[in-house]
Formats: sequence, structure tokens, C-alpha cells
Amino acid sequence: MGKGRAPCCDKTKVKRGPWSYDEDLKLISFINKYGHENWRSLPQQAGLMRCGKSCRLRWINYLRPDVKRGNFSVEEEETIIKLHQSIGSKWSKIASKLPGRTDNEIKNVWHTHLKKKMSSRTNLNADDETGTKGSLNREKTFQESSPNASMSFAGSKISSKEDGAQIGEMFEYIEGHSEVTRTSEEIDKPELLEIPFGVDPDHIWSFINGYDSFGGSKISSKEDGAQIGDMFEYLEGHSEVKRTLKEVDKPELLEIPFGVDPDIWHFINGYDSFQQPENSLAPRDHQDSQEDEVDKWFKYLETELGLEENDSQQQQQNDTNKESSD
DNA sequence: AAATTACTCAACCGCTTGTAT
DNA sequence: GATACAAGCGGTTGAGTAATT
Repeated sequence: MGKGRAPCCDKTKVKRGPWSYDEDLKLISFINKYGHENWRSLPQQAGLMRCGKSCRLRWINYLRPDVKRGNFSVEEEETIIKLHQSIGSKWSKIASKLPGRTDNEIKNVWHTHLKKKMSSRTNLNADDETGTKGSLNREKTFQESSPNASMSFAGSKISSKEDGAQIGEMFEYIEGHSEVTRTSEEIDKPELLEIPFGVDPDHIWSFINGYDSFGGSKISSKEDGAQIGDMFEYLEGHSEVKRTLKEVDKPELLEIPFGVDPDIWHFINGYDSFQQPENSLAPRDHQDSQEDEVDKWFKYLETELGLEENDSQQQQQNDTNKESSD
């Protein structure tokens, strides 16, 4: 045998690049029937012109039934950050602590969001220490420290100015009737009003007008969100808002754009509803039979891969052909 | 509307590790 | 213990897309 490592496959004879629906289906149905005891021989047995490594990667990172898709929750992100701090870039180890997440996905999230988030946190702390309080990077800090909220916000297609107008007007009203000063003027996003993220509702209240009687626990649930909703409704109905903004220079700030959807409370609460897309492979009811699970999974895959539509199109085509031949 | 820039993420590459012989 | 092979792992790339100019 020659020097060096033998290549895993003949690269001139294997297909590379993105996987087609057909290839995905072949791989899925093969593994579903026979499993994946030997990745090297699998492509040939499954009728795929792919390298075994490529098949393994495709299965593990994308086609596996227990792969969790969709945005990472704040909890998941925090877990990644903590684990990365303690064990470094051991992505598979980190992935083992996050059920349904792949090392590849975690690695991507780290490089695209969390790394920046960490550096901005560091910058923020450094700024705080020097007394500048990081005001220049507020908008950036929010986007990076709450990518989930940010993504969900974008994903929810908040575009209706009519919907947001009420809240926008409310904020304008608050500003016009109180001593609230927009620190966002410090940055180049004057349309943003800053609200501390994760503070007590009464702190938020203080933030806006110092209203004292709005007590309560930490914002951690939709109920809390609703409570805050009531608070804003109250605000709209009152004409004497004369309190001072106190909490502006808190380290964690959530910036709420004007024109935001009234569903702002989900925004504040981390958008639970968006973390688990309707068609995602959410943790399943243990009472479901395995067979049902497989069926569901295939249905899901068909939908995801657009095969359902293709099937119906094909059926339609068949019907048309049948009609014309008749 | 077009061009440019930034971002995301699936996929690839090559090295390391584990296991069978 | 040495060797060969398969799987696992982490770094990197590049195509596609979104955002910005």
C-alpha cells in the first residue's frame, strides 16, 4: 500500500454538492429499512452516487427523525455558551447536552451568533467599567444577545403599520407626557424605545412612568406578558404620565421598534410560539406508537421536501393524462 | 432596479479516534 | 503491537439569500 491515507471513495465517481429530494428519499427509505451499519457500503446498496461520509453527514445533520429544527431558544444558547466556556469547541460534546441539535448546527450558531454575542458582552462590560455604558452598541447588543427574539420578530412578518400604530402612538404619548428621555437618541436609531429585558414588571413600569402599584414577579411567562399588556392598556387610558425613566442604563436592554405587532408580549417573553414551528419535529407524545411516529415523520419529510405537493401535482398530471387518453 | 455586501448553513476536507484483524 | 479501515469530529468553504447602498 502506498503512503498516506487511502481516499474514502473515488471522488470522480461520486456526486457532490446539495442533495436532491430523490437522493434524500433514497437514503431515508434505505436507512428506514436496513439501518446504517456500514456507511461506506451504504451508498452503493441504496443506489446513491454519494460518498459514505456524505450520506452519514446528510443523515445526521438533516434527515434523522429526531433532528430538532428551528431557532435556538435562549436556554439552548446559554447552554452552548456555558459549555463552550468550560470545554471549548467540542461541538459533539455540546450537542450531546442539547437533544435534537447537531454538532454542525451548534457550530454554525456559535460562529454566526454566539461568538459575536460574547464579544459584544465583553465590550459592553468594558464600556460599563469605563463609564460609557455601552450606549453606542445598544441596538447591536439587542440583536446579538437576543437572536431568537430578533429572528422571530423578522419571521413573524410584522409589517402592519396599522397594527403597530397603537403601540407607536402610545409610546409617543408617553414621551410627550412624561420625563422619559429616549436614550436611543444616543444611537442612530431614534425610532427605538428601550425597555430593560428580564426586569421585574414594576421596573418596566418605572421605566415608563414609575407607576408603583404594578407589582409582580419576574417576566417569565405569557401571563406576565398579559399583565404588562394590561399595563400598557392602562397607559393608553390615562393622561397623566409624569414619571422619570430610571432604568435606562441597565446592562440588558430590549429595544422595541415602533410599529411592532401588538404581539409584543411574546417578543418580550422570548417568543415561545416561534421557537417551535408548527411543522417542526417537536418532542413527541410517548404514547404514540412507533409506527405512527414513522408515518408522521414521513409526512413531515414529504411536506418539508415538497414531495406532497409534487405527489399531488403528479396525481393531477396522471389524471390529466388519463383524461386525454380516454 | 441593479449592484454590492453581509449573513446563513449545508456540505466538504482532512485529521483523530476507535475497533477489528 | 502493527496495520487497515470506518466512523467521528472540528475547521473551513461556498452557494444561496437577505439586507443595504
